[in-house]
Amino acid sequence: MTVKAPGGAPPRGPAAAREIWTLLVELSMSNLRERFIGTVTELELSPPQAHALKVLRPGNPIAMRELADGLHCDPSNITGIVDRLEARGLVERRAAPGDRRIKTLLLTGSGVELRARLLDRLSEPPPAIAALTADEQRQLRDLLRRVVGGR
Amino acid sequence: MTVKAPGGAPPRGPAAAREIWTLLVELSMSNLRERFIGTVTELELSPPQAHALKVLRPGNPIAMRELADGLHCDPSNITGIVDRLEARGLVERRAAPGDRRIKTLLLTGSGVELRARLLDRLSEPPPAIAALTADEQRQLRDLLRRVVGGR
DNA sequence: TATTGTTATACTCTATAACTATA
DNA sequence: TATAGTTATAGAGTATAACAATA
Repeated sequence: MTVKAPGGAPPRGPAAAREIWTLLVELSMSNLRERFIGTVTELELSPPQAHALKVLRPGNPIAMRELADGLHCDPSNITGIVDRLEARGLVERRAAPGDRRIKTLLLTGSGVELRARLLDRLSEPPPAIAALTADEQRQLRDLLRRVVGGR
Repeated sequence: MTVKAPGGAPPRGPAAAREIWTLLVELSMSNLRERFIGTVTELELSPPQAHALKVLRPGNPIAMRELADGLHCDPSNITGIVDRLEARGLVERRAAPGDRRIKTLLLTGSGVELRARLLDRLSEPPPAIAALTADEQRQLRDLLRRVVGGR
């Protein structure tokens, strides 16, 4: 059921759309959130550190500034986040060729390894999805593709 | 494509299940996250404050301890979060009848109002969902119900 | 003894503003 | 002048440990 502000506008759109959204929010807040927090905690990463590891693809050095954009945060935060990743030997700062203001970030060997473990665990589907029949899975996949694509 | 750790186990389960999960994660990290951050920022709430407002249902006073459980965090954090909500006049601390150790939390009038605005905005489905046909929406809703229910 | 809420402490994330070294 | 990265600072969330009041 939908909560309304007293005197607020009535719900727009069909009820099914609202329930879909509510279900997606629930999923994100429970199942998905627990999985993410649990995984990064096991790997001794903070959420922004894990996010940074996802953005830093092996063999693709990027500037600090680009990482800030990827993490949707102010560049001043990146210094500390990268400091901690570098202290753990997961990332290296390198001088950029051509512009001496820029430092590029590169995953180390163990950075690449930890990133792979992280992505592998995060991409493991929960039992509730695996419990659907193959047909239902294809159906759900196609519908979600359209929702994610149609942004 | 799936990222594998060198020497790691191959992906379990059908590819569709993994893609579904990946799509749900993407949705959660982009569309859903932006909506949530944008909404709570507009209402001048922090994410935990917004979460607390969701847990504190009108007419249902709960103990600080229960709120800590609802927010999945240590009780010591609740003091500060409630301090700030109380300073804004959204919540009141009250003595609990029967056990003088316990303080119960109650939404004020403006707390109830802000909570309604928050939930109303968060439950508004994004265009990509509204763009599906009524049939597709019912299909997607039913599948998600099973995923969320089958936990 | 155990529980409720608080305080003290320490760490991380977050933004803003000022600084440096480059461009 | 403008940009990349850093530093300083302040506010908020997080956990652990210790505490007072109460059960």
